[in-house]
Amino acid sequence: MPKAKVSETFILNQALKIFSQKSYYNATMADIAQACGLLKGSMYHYYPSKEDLMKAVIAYVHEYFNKEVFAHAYNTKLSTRERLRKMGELTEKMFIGPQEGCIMGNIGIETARVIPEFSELIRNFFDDWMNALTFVLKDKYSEKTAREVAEQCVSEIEGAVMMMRIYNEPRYLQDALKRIAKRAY
Amino acid sequence: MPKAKVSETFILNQALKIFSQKSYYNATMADIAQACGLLKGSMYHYYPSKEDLMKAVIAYVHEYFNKEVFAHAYNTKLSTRERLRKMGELTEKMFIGPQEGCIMGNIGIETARVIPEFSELIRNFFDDWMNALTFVLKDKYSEKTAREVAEQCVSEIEGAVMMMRIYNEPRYLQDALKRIAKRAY
Amino acid sequence: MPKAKVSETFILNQALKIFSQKSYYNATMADIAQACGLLKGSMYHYYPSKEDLMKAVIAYVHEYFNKEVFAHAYNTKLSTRERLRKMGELTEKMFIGPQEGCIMGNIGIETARVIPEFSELIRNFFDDWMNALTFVLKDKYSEKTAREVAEQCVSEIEGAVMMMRIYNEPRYLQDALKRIAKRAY
Amino acid sequence: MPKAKVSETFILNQALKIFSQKSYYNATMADIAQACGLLKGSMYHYYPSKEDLMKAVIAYVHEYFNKEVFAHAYNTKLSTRERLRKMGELTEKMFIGPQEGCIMGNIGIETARVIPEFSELIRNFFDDWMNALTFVLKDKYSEKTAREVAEQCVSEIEGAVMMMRIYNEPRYLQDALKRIAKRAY
DNA sequence: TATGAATGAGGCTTCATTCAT
DNA sequence: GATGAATGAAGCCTCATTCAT
Repeated sequence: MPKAKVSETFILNQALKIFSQKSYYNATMADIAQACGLLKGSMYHYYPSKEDLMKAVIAYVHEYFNKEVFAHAYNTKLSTRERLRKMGELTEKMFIGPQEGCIMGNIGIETARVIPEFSELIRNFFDDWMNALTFVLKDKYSEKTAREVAEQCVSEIEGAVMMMRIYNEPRYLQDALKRIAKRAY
Repeated sequence: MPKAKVSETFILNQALKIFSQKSYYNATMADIAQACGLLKGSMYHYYPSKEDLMKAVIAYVHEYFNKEVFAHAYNTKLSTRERLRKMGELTEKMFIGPQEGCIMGNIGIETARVIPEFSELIRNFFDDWMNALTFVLKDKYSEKTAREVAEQCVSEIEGAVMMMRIYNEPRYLQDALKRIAKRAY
Repeated sequence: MPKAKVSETFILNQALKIFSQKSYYNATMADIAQACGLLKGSMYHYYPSKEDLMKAVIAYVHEYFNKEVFAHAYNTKLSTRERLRKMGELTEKMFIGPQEGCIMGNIGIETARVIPEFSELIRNFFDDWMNALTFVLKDKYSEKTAREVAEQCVSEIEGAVMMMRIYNEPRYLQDALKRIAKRAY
Repeated sequence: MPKAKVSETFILNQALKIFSQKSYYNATMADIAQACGLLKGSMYHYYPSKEDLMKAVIAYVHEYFNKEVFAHAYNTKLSTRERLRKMGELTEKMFIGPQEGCIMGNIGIETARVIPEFSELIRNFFDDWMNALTFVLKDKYSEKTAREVAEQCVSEIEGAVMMMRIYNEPRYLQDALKRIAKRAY
């Protein structure tokens, strides 16, 4: 039995890239397989369907954000400002990288009325994001206001990422993050 | 000549609805035809291809916003506040109606790296929107600041519309518009 | 009731041109209608179907050759040589003109195994052609040989017309006609 | 990997047969697939499009003639007469077999004004044929005359094959080949 | 596990034909 | 007779998925 040619993480990263570039429906299993150096049929040894692969990508990205981005919100050893700065910095890095935008927003919009299972996973992601921001902002605002500001932050970032994608100009996200940083203190 | 079963405007509205619900790639010509009470093949009397139909929908929505929403920005008979209020109100109506979100953002994200012709048309839409807002905001801010605030407004609205779509809660857009209204004076 | 926009002969000539250029299956009723300055649907006032139109074109061309080309074979007022010369000259003119080759050969080959009705009509055309040539050549040869030479002439001309079409060089037909002229005396 | 249900050569032969019977535009991928015992979609594992399949068939036939028919022209161990006899015999066999005529001539005529890429490939075939005949005939004629006679031979054979197809009588080709054999010495 | 042949459903598009005006 | 909207069948092609090797 031949060994796995590629790691699961590698596949998830490649799939993330392709889904980000081409959207869900327009990306084919062959596209993703090719990006992995595999043939179409081989994908099915890793994931039983395109939908499952997409879910795995969503879970992978979600987990990554949880560990690498949102976790900073709960690191009470750092100052409020420092925590927000860190999260903003990492958010920028994530959304300007190979993901070319925010896959959660992209897939969320594309499949909102079509694949409810995706929507639920994606809502969980945004919930975690908003919870993390709310947690930090509670240092500064009332619980209620903190939540409102958190929602505003996420909306504004997602809108800016959209603009960034449509105009092909990272400036939109960078400006939004600067505004948020200013506003947050 | 037999009376047309449908008007061009009717087709554009139905196509808008279907594209909004299902996204571009997942919407089929048969879906749209059915929504129009026609057969698949009959669509091709009106538009020579799915891509052309999408472009016509984009143009239709753009024109509609120009006339019905953005135009208010230039109505100097009204006060700054009144003009912004009007635009916000109409924006809400547009994005909560049958469009179920903002088709410009949705299609823009989905096809950004795939169909550059769409992207260009969509950028033109956002340019007009931001220009209109900038024009109004110049009453209050410097030219430069006005433009920055306009970009922020559009980002925030688009982000909120995205959240609204993903969470299926109009509240996100309504909140964003309230924030913007407050901030703008 | 509006008058006919175009004459039947005009339609037949345009159809001949389009079928010659595009072949039978690849030519559409819309192509032919357009060449006539009509719309697709209007063709059906003249001919009940594409097949009937093709048959009418075949009959039209056949009749034309009968009257204008083959008839010379039976004009015993002229010398054998003169009759053959005349036929060759007219054949060249017909096949190099707007017909762009020999529609009988073209359609005959294309539909041989598919639309037997065409084949029959086309065989009638070639029969008339070979009969005419045989009639002339009987002045010089025995009945049997005359027929053989006639068959050879027609084969060679049709083959040359084919080469002319494929190489886009009238030379092939011209050379064949010269060879035949020489051989025939 | 599962054993292929069909070999590439088998597909080419079946496609040759179907294209020969039905012509290019009237033959469907489903027809060819069925002749191969495959489903329509499976054809696309072998050839990316109908046009590409047609090109492959043309190349296949060309190569076959090069190796099996034209090559005899250059076998100087045989006499002129013997070489011509061999070529004639094989030509007859090829054109009366499953090909049901000469696909090069058939497709050449049908697509001459529509798919220039085919025309070029087909011209290459006829060039090779005429070159081979010219090479043999140089034993007997001047270079110039040899080429003329070669062109005549090819025209006559193609015309006879056309007649054979239209009349459904192999006699036309057989007669032409006899005439050519006689004339060539 | 990797492959790649095969499937079958379905998508976009074309087109001969019909028919109401 | 002319139009052009509408039909519906069919054609090319794509693609998620299966499966034998």
